[in-house]
Amino acid sequence: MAVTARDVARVAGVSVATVSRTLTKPDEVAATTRTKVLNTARGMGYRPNLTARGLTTGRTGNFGLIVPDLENPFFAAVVKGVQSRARTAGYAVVIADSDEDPSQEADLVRELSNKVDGLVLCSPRAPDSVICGLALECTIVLINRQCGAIPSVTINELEGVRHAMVHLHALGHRTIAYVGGPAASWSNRARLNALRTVAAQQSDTDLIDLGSFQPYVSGGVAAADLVIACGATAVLAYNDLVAFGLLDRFRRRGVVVPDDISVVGVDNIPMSALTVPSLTSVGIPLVNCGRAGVDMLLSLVRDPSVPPTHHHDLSFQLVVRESTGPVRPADPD
Amino acid sequence: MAVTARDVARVAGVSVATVSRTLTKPDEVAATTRTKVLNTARGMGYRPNLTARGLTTGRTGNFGLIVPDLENPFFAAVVKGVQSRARTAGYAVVIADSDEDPSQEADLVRELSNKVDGLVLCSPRAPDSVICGLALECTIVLINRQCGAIPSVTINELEGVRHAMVHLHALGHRTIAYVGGPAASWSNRARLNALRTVAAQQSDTDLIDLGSFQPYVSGGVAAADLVIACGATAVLAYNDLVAFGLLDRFRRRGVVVPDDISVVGVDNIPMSALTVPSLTSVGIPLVNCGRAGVDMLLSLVRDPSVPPTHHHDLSFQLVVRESTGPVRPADPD
DNA sequence: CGAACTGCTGTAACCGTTTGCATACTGGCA
DNA sequence: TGCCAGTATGCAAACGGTTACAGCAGTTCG
Repeated sequence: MAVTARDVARVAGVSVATVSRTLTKPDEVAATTRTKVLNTARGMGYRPNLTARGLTTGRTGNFGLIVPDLENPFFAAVVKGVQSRARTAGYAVVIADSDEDPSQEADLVRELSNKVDGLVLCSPRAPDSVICGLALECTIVLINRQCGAIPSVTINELEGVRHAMVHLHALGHRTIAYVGGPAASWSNRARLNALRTVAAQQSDTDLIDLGSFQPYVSGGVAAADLVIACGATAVLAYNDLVAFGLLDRFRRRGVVVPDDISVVGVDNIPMSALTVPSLTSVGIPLVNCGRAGVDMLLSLVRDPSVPPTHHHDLSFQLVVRESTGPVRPADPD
Repeated sequence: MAVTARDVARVAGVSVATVSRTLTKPDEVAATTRTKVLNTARGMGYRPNLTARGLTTGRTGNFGLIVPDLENPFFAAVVKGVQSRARTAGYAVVIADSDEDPSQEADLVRELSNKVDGLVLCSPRAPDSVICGLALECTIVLINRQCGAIPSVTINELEGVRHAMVHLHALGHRTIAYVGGPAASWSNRARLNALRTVAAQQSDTDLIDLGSFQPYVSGGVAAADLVIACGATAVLAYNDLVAFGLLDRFRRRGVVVPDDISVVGVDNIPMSALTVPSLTSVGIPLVNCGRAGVDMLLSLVRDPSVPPTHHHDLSFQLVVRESTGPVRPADPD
């Protein structure tokens, strides 16, 4: 059926070894034989069997990527970045979706680990102990999570949060609510810590932590009434989807944004520009996160002795839109 | 380093063949040996090398999936469906993103085809001739595209379009514009054909085809002014993203939806519920498309002699929201 | 009691590459 | 001419499983 290196060798009048070398280390074979082999290979439609190659080389030419939710635009962007960078480096990407379920992550890693040369875990929800254990079994790079000495690409939450807080402060806001994401989320904790730090620095700002919500629109809808009740004049949402939920529920309750309350999202997904009012958001170029993660994997698989790196300088950007405005003068009554 | 079947065999006091059989066809080995082998295998942390297995079996345990744009929520949903169904069937999914570039598709197929047992092409943009050629080289299933006898999962455009048109007709709309997607898009052509069919059946309805636009928000923004100029009282957009673009541009131009014009999208992505006004849309359960595609692949790889199937009964659903309303009485002047 | 059969297990070939090592050849130099 | 270094190629052994086939023991049956 499929034409093998043996077939090519026979037709070209050389040995399989020469065929193999022609394709993998062309400079080790004489120019005349090289062209002869290449021509017959092309002529016969020869395509090397990657499985067989993988058996001897021990490499698969695949990277794995595990995300909590493929439909979430945040992760979709990372997936896109990972895929594009991997492809240009000659790797294919195997994806898996943990459905936001921390307990599935370890299983997925184990299922994938023997089909890939390295694994990118994006925003994994599993506890540190589990992640570190997995890192012993296979080469792993983390995105949006830091854990021991495992190489990671993280977002400078402090910078992003500071952008948002400075913006709100300038608008006169002094009581700011935070609608958090999943408690198990590393980035949620990092964000909250960053918020506390910045709020403490702005000595006149009160931060109200409203707790954890689903990182979806529904989470924002669920949190909106708490936001109104807590008396904050501005609210920072865990991500844009949550902010959308807030906007939606506010509108239905007759709370006007930004007159009654200012809303800031995180991630700056494309849709943020299209809500009414459009959403002020702090974003990072997520695609770059994916690319950076793959770059780390590449250097790891090329030279496993390279010391682990942490990539933390992906810079945030505040995009001010209609959902934030000056705080309303206090009601006289 | 890694523990092999040979190691397990030695420790368990059996031959490699028995170890292999224990794991792949447990009923061909005696119960006592089976448990013995399983226990030592587990004890030693044995994990079969999938590459080696693949070399003899000729199967990889992977499916490939090629989509035009991973960040597009439409495809993200399909990806999710494909991934989840494949996983439960014991397959991993290798993804690739063609960046909406038809010429990349063939390359991607060839790159992936020798890493997978079957390939799902979602909304491929390449011409029929190319697709059919590729189908000869590897087992392929199409989603949202039909091409020769290649197994496919398609959406019943006629039903969806009819839902939308009947809805608009009932609201009194008689002049309806269509903002099309990419000219190379099969589903765009199918949708347009369906529209023409339905419009012809509703003898009093005028259909204005405004031509092709980018299937993104920007496409809708670009088309909005044409919609206003063409005098239609309602507009159907190629997809929800385009509809969002229309809504956005209409709002900026002071055109009130649905009072001045009604807008209908296609796909019913989650965000449709959150725009202002929220978007009436006809949608299909996209995740199911993905699942159905994988089911086809599964039956194909299990028995290649099975005749090609076309799955066409994924039913549309019209979700009426705020962006459609009764046509305004004609201006007296 | 031997033949035929059944149920397990082991032996060894094979899957299609890569790669260490041996070999053959080339040309340069003493 | 003889030798050596260097280059190009072939041979054959891996890589880690699967599987056809053979063998062996234990039953069943004539």
